[in-house]
Amino acid sequence: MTILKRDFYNRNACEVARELLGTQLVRMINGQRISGMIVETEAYREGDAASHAHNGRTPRNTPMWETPGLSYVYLTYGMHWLLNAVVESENSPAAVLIRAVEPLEGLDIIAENRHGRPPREWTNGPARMTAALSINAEQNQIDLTAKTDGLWIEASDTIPDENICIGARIGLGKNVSEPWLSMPWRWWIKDNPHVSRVPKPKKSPSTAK
DNA sequence: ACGGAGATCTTCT
DNA sequence: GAAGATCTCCGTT
Repeated sequence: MTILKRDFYNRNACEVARELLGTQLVRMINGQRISGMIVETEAYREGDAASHAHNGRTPRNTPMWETPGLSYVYLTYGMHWLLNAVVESENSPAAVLIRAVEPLEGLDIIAENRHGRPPREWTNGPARMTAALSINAEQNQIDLTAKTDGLWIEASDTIPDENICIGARIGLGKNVSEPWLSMPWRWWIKDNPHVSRVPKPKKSPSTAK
């Protein structure tokens, strides 16, 4: 498996978010590999009202101005850790939120970290995923392009476009207005059971009873 | 299956 | 002092 290099992250957040689907997020703890295939991502870009970087640089969001390929981990709602990959150049604060993975390795450890919950609820959400992989403040601003910090991402075969869905981002505050609110900057793998949430199926003549 | 509310604390106004 | 890139529990359908 080859680790994703800095050039991969030094691109438009939307491209990176799309291409992270199918790659393998790896957490190494005490020589044990815990990993999962990334199945859901969101992009946050410069000028984007939904981005933490929108109101300028602060102590929390400084990683977004850092080298692409670093991590940006922050606490939300007082109790949940969320993992981003920093992307684009230092001049352009941007990040990709990793919202869900499909568990691949270290399933026993993941089960422990998720305290007996059913496998479907192990990693299908940004905070569930970090809990499953033991990701917290200690993993903030570490280098995802090296194996030295216990967290990295490995390349994989590309998921074809026909197996990818695109939609609006989830959980944006009500301060966020258009066009950012409905910007289609969320990507997920079609029909993957570990995606956090899928839009309600639209009514159509064929599915209506 | 769906919806509402509480949890819990850092960050920024 | 308020809100937050969420999750869980508990209620009702």
